[in-house]
Amino acid sequence: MAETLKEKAYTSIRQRILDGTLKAGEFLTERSLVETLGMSRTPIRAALERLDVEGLVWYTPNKGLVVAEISLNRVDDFFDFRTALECHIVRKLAQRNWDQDDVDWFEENLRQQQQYVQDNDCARFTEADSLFHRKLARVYDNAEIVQTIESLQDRFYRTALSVLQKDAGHIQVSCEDHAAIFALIRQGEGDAAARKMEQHLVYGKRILVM
Amino acid sequence: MAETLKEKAYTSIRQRILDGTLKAGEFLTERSLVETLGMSRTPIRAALERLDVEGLVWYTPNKGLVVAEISLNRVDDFFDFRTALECHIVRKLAQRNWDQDDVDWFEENLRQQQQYVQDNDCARFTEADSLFHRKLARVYDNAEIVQTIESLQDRFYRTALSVLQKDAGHIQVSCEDHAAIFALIRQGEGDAAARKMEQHLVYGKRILVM
DNA sequence: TATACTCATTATGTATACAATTTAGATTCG
DNA sequence: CGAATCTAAATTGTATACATAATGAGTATA
Repeated sequence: MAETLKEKAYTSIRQRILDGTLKAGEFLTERSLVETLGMSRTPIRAALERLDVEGLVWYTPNKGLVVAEISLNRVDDFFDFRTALECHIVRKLAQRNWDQDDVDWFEENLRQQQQYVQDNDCARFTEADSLFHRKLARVYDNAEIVQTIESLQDRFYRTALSVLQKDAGHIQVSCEDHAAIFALIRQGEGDAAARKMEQHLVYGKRILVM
Repeated sequence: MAETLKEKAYTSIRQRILDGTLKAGEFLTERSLVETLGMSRTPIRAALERLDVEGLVWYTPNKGLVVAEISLNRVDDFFDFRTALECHIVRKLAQRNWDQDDVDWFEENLRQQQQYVQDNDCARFTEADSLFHRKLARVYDNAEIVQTIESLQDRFYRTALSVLQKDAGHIQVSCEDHAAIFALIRQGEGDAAARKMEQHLVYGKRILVM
C-alpha cells in the first residue's frame, strides 16, 4: 500500500481549491469534508493543518476555517515577492551554461504560447505562462526557491485565472515579454533580463488590480 | 481561555528544536513527546504536521519523524535564497523615505553589535545579527517575505550558531558589513547596498561551510 | 421595542481505542 | 553458518467518543 488517507485528503482538498470547486472566502466545516471525502476527521484535520501553513486555508481556533482569499493589498506583496525571486533567477541563469534539453523545452513552450495567443485561448496561455515561470525556477535548481514559487503560484492561481480571462489583450504582450526574457538570458544579458522580468511582473500586476 | 494545546505543543516543540534540546538528525516518537508535554497525541500530531510543512522536522509515512538537518548542499540554497530576498529589500529600501523610529532602531542595533564584537560575545552578536536582517524585512513591510525570511532563519539558526561560535574572527567583519549596508541604504545607493549584501552573505556562507 | 439572558445546537478541541505497518529478534531450514 | 521467514513488540494511521467553546433562536425583562 502506498498513499495514506491524510495525503489523499490533502491532494483532494487542494485540488478542489485550485479548480474552484471550493471558492475563495467560502466557509468550510470538517463535517462537510467528512461526507465529501468519505473518511474520518483525523486525516482531514491533518490535511487542513498543512493547507493552513501553506496559506490555502485560514484556521481560527474554535471558530472554523475559510478558503483563503487574496486581498488587493496582498497582490502587491505577491508580485513584489515574485520580482525578488525571479529577477534573481534570470540574472544568475544568464551567467550559466545551459543543457540543450532545457533550451528545447523553452523553445517549445514559447511556440505553444504563440499558438495560444493566435487562438486567443486565455486558459491554455495562462497554463503555459505558469509553466514558463516554474521551469525557470526548476532549471535554476534551488529547491527552496522552487518550492516557494510553486506555493505562491498555487495561492494565486484562482485569482489570476479569474481576472486574466476577462482581458484577452494582455496575453499578446506577456507572450512577447517571455520571449524577450528568454532571449536576453541566452545572450548573457542578466541585468537586462532582470529589468524585463520586473517590467513584465509590474505589467501583470496592473492587469490584475485594474 | 486562550491558547489551545495544539498551539502549546507547536511552540514547545519548536522551541526545543531551536534551543538544541532536540538535536538535528535525532529521531522522535510521538510517545516520547506525549510524556514530555503531558498531553495526548492529537495536538502533538497537529503541531508536527505544521513543523513538517515548515521544514523543521521530516515526516515519513508509517516510519516516524526526524529533526531536520541542514545538509551542506542545502546551505548553498539557503544563502542563495536569502541573497535573492535581501538584495531586493535593500535595493528598494534605499529608494524610500524612512521613519525616524526605524532609523533609531538600526543605530541602536549597530551600536550593540559593536559592543558585542568588543566583548567577543559570539552568541549575543549572532542574535543581534539575526535581528538586523529580520528588521530589514519588517521595515520593508512585505508580509510574505517577512514570513519566509523568518522561517528560513528558524531552520538555519542551530546550524549557524554551532558553526559561528567556533570562529570568533568573523563577527568583526560581519559587524562592519552591517554598518556599511545600512549606510549605503540611507545614502540611497541601492545597487551598492545590494552588492555589499551579496558579498556579506557569500562571506557568511564560506564561514559556515569551511 | 430593545436588551440581556438562557439554553439547545453545532462546531471544533482533545483523548483514546483499535487497525495497519514497520522493525527487530528469534527461529527454522538450506 | 547463513539466509529466509515468522512472530511479537512498538509505532504510526485512523476512527470515534467525549469535552468544550461558539452561535443563534427564543424568552423574559426593563
